[in-house]
Amino acid sequence: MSREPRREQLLNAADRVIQREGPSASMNAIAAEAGITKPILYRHFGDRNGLIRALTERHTGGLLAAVRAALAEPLERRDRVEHVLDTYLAGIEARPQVYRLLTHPEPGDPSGAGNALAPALRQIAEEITRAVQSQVDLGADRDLLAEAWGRGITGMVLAAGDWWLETKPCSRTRMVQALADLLWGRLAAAADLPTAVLPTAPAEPAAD
Amino acid sequence: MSREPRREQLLNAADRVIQREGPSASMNAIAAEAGITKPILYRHFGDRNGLIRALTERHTGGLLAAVRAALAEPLERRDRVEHVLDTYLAGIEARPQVYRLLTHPEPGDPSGAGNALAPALRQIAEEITRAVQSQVDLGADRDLLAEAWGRGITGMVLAAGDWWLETKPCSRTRMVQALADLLWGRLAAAADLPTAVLPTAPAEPAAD
DNA sequence: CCGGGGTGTTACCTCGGGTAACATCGTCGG
DNA sequence: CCGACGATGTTACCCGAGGTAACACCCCGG
Repeated sequence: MSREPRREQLLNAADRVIQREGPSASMNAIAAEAGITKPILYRHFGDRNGLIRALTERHTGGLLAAVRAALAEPLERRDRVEHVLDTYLAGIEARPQVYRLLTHPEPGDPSGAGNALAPALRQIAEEITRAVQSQVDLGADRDLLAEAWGRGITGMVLAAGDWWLETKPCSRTRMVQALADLLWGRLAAAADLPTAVLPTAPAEPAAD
Repeated sequence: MSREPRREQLLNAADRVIQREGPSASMNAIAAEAGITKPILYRHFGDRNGLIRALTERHTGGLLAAVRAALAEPLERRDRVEHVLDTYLAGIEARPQVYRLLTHPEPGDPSGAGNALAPALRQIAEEITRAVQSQVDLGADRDLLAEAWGRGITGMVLAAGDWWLETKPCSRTRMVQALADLLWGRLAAAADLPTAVLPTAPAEPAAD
C-alpha cells in the first residue's frame, strides 16, 4: 500500500500530542502517542522540521484557503477587511495549540536569518500583498507599499491576535473592530487628549 | 570585589559571540569566548534564559529609552509616529544580530504560552499603549483600543521591520513613510482599482 | 521459494543545557 | 599569623532531545 495512510495516522497522532502538550512536544512523545518509536517518524518525515512542516501544511490549507476566500469576497473594502480579520481570529481561536505551531518559527534556524514570520504566516502575508496589489490603487509606490503592508498587517494581526487569545479581553467581534479601526486610520483621526503632558513643564509627576 | 565587573565582562563576551554566531550560540561557545567554562556562566546568570535576559535588558535599555523619548516628542501626531518608527528601524539596523536576540522569543517556553512578542517588544508595546492612552481621545473604548493597538502596532513594525532588514527594498525613510501611511488609513482612503477581478467572471487569467 | 517494500524494534551517537564536587586565591577579622 | 568567607576557576558528570545504524518481521507478487 502507499505510505500515505500511515503518514496520515502519524500526523493525527502528532496533532493530538501537540494539542495536548504544545508545540515543543518531543519526537519521543509523538512516537509514543502514535504507539510506535522514533525511527519510524524519521523515515516518514526526515527530521523534526519535516514533521512540523507536514503538520503545518495540513492546517495551513484550511486557514490559508479561508483567508484567501475572505480576501476575494465581493464586499466593500472595510467589510472585506473585517471579514478577513474575523476569519483569522476564528481560525486561531478554534485550535490554539496548532495555531502556536503555525506561528512560531522553528527555534533552531541556523542557516538563514530568523524571520519574524513563520512560513504559514509568510504565505498569508503574500496573499494580502497580492490582494492589495490587485485591488487597491496606490499609485507609483504600489509594489513597495503592498509588500510592506502585507508583512505589516500580518505581523499586526499575529501579535494582536496572540494577545487576544491569551487574555480574551473582549469578544471576537470587538477585536475585529479594534483592528479594523486601527487600519482605517482612527489613530490619525482621533482628537488629542487635552490632558496631554507638556514637554517643557515637568510640573507634578503623575505616576511612574 | 562586587560581582558586577565580571558580570559585565561575561556579558561583553556573550555579546561578541552572539554578534558573530547569532542568537543560537551555545553556552559553551560563550564561555570559551570569555576564556572560562560553563559553570561560571551559570553561577552568574542561573540559566540560559538568565543570560539572554541580562543581555537583552542591556540593549533594550537603549532602544526602549529611544522609543519612549520618541513617543514623548512634542510633535504633531503624524510626525511623532514617524519619529518612533524611524527610531525603531534605526535601532534594529544598527545591530541586526542583537536585534534578533531581542525579537526572537526563547525557543523552549514550556511553562506559559508562546507569546508572539518577546519581552523586549512587550515593553515597547506597553509603552505605545500608555502613549495612546494618555495622548489620544478614543472615547469609551480607550483601554481596549490602546492595548490592542499597542500590541498590533508593535507586531506590525516587528514583521515589517524584519522584512525590511532582510531585503532592504528601500531607504529607511521610505519604509517609515510606508508604515505611517498604513497607520494613517491610506489603505482605507485609496481608490479601488478599476481592473479588479469580478467574482462571477473568470475572464482572462492575467499572470497568476 | 525468494526478494522487496512496507512495518516495527533496540541500542547507540552527539550535542546542548545544567549540576556536583573539588581546588585556588585574596582579603578580612580575631 | 591563621582561619573563614567569598569570589574565582576547574573536571567530570547527568539528562533529555534530535537523529541514526542495524537488525527483525510480514506480506505480497513473480
